[in-house]
Amino acid sequence: MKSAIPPRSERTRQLIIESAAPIFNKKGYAGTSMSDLTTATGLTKGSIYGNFKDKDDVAVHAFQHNIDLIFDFFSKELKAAGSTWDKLLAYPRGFRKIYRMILSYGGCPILNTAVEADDTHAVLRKMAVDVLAKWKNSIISLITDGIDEGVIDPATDAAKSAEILIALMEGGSVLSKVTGEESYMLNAIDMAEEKITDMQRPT
Amino acid sequence: MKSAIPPRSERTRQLIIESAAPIFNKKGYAGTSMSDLTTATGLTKGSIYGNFKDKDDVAVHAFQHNIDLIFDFFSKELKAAGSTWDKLLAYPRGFRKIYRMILSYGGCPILNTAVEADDTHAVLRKMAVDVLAKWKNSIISLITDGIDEGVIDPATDAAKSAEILIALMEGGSVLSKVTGEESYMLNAIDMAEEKITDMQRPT
Amino acid sequence: MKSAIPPRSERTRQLIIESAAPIFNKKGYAGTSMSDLTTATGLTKGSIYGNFKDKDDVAVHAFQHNIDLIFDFFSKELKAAGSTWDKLLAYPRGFRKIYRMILSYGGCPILNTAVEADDTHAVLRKMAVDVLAKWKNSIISLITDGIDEGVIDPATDAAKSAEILIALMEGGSVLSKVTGEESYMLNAIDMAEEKITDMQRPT
Amino acid sequence: MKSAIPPRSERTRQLIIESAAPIFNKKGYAGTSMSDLTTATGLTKGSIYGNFKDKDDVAVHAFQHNIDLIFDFFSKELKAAGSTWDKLLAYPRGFRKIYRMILSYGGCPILNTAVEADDTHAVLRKMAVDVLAKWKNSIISLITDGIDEGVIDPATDAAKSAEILIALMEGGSVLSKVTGEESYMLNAIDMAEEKITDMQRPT
DNA sequence: CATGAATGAGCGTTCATTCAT
DNA sequence: CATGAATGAACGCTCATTCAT
Repeated sequence: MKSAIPPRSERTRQLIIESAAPIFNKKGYAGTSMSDLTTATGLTKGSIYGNFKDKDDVAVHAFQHNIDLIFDFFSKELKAAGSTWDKLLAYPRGFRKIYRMILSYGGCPILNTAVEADDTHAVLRKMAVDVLAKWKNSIISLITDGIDEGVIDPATDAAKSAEILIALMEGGSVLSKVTGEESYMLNAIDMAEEKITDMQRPT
Repeated sequence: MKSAIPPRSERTRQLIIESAAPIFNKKGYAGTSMSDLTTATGLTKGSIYGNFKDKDDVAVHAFQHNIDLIFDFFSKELKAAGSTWDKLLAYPRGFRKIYRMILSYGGCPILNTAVEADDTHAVLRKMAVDVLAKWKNSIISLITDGIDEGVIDPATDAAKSAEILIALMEGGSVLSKVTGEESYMLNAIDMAEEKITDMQRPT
Repeated sequence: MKSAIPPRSERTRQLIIESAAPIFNKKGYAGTSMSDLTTATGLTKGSIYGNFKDKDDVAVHAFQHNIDLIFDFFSKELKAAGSTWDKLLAYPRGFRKIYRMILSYGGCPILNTAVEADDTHAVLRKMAVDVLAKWKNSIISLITDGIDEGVIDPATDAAKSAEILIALMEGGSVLSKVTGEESYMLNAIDMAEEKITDMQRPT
Repeated sequence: MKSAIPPRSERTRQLIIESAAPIFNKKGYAGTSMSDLTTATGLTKGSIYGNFKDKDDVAVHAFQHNIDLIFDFFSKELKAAGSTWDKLLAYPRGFRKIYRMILSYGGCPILNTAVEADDTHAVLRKMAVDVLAKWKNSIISLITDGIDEGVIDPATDAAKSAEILIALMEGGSVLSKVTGEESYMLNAIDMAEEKITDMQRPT
């Protein structure tokens, strides 16, 4: 039984992506140069261009990698949560677990990309928009499930609540990032949890 | 009574600042070139360098200009509001008035700068942090005043509330900007107003 | 009365064009690098790009300069020639005067450009085609004039004769260039003159 | 009787040569990249470098291949021609048969190479010069033979006539190539045939 | 002050070539 | 032999900045 050693090229691609991901996240697309990537990877420009079409291509894969990191984390959190209720709370609670890591990583990649790309880079912007939609839909589904299960007040506006929760968490994260004060993030998380608690079906 | 036409040089500086401000806001510091500024102003590079030390210097003044625009607006809103209570509500209500303008301007300059500058540009980052502190203190003062006046529940955590309000408004604005959906901003504003309403002294 | 000193920029443009013209003619468009041009001019890349849009732009002006050199020469030769007959002969006789200069310049620019550009560079190709058409029309006009004046056999096919004369001179020049043997050019010139002589009206 | 399938390596070499030949002819030596050749052959760079020392080596063999194509064609034409006289006419007549193919192939390889290589590539230049000498000598021999046989005017300058015939055909071909007008080639061929007819021994 | 021509470093990208597998 | 990943120099071009006029 042959163990699955990925081919050399795949390892190089992965090295480039993983090295580039935090750099793009911190310095932005325009602020990151290909030389930054050769320095970080120890590879030559030719090698990077042998594995990716152009800078855009690296940025797209690096951003996707960052998205995957976040989604993998929350997927596990949701899976670990038992009830619909706990799954909904898994979002703010998950942020409480990893916000420090996110901050040291340069802030939330979705928000960083959203801010830089909205007026300058259509492809990255679309990726950010898509992942936000996915996130929002996930919250909406959970709220709907909760209503169906009778644990959430049927009067709850699922879409509105989802947008507010996302705004709180993204807003809190960027403010903590720039000010260096964790309280922004923590208070936003508290508010999000409170908001979820308020959705509870009145007895 | 001072009026006086500003000297020619001052007008040129102002032209550069006002032309540069929306460009930096949309394309970011790294993404904006001095050539972008000559194109926008119709001036030569020499002229810009005659009025500003370097690109940094222009960026700093452009950002300050953007901050001033926002603060001038909210200063008027607060002045127009009668009671402490109305002054507090002037923030979300003000956003409801100008969020469309902000979006077409490239999003909230404070947030845009916070995101780009946090890891790359200490001076701009500090400016963003300072203006956020000023904003937060303004909200804290209003809440404290409200408590003193007996209109706000003394149990209210002023600092925490301020941070949540800011997180909501900045979070809502960036999400509306990138997705193009106004609901993010509007729902965040609703939530902010509701949050303020909840501070009311229980009778 | 102000003497016409061209502005600095015009002089730089001219320096670049005149330096680039023989280089492009010898090494071709693809074979000439911008560094070749900085070396030849003593200027920096930035300076060249300040005066020309891109490499193409330099090449186009350099080629036009080469065309002008040739046309200026033949214009003078034609003007100096008295009769229509002598004007027609001015072409081969002109080549006899300057073929050495052409060879040391890298060969006939029209032919060089025609050969390189036909499958790779539409703009240069069109310029070469246009100048060839102009040359051909000039010969056709002279022959037609000669027929009208009664010095050239009216049975002469003007267009065909023009094309043959051009083919002879261009063919002779490229063969002399590559082989280093002047005889190719000289024999082609002889043939061209003989061909013209044969056009004479039979008495 | 030797037949035998050529070894695998020889077939790969041949594939590379045959694929590269028209590309070099159209885009020139400087304008053709090794990547162009991998695209055209479907092979890897390593494979090409396994069969040829470097780009130069491929170019030399590709050019030789192009020369061979032309010479094979004219060899057959000359063999098929009965008399010395017909053999001499086989050159213009051969061009009349294949000039369209030559044009669609990117023009006459001898001329193309002559033009590009004369100032930049000594090896290719020498090959072009050698093949021109061979061609010229072939014509000279035929004329000499014709004189010996009494069919050609002994006053004919064989070398001069040879150079003129070559100049006509090469000149005509390049002008037709660049302008897209067949008349240049056809008129040059007519002139060449007329020139040959004029060599006939006066009776 | 303003101009505009110039600089030199750096950009993203492609080149011909090599070499372990 | 062939592969494909890697190299490092060079490519065309743009950058922020300077300075004589």
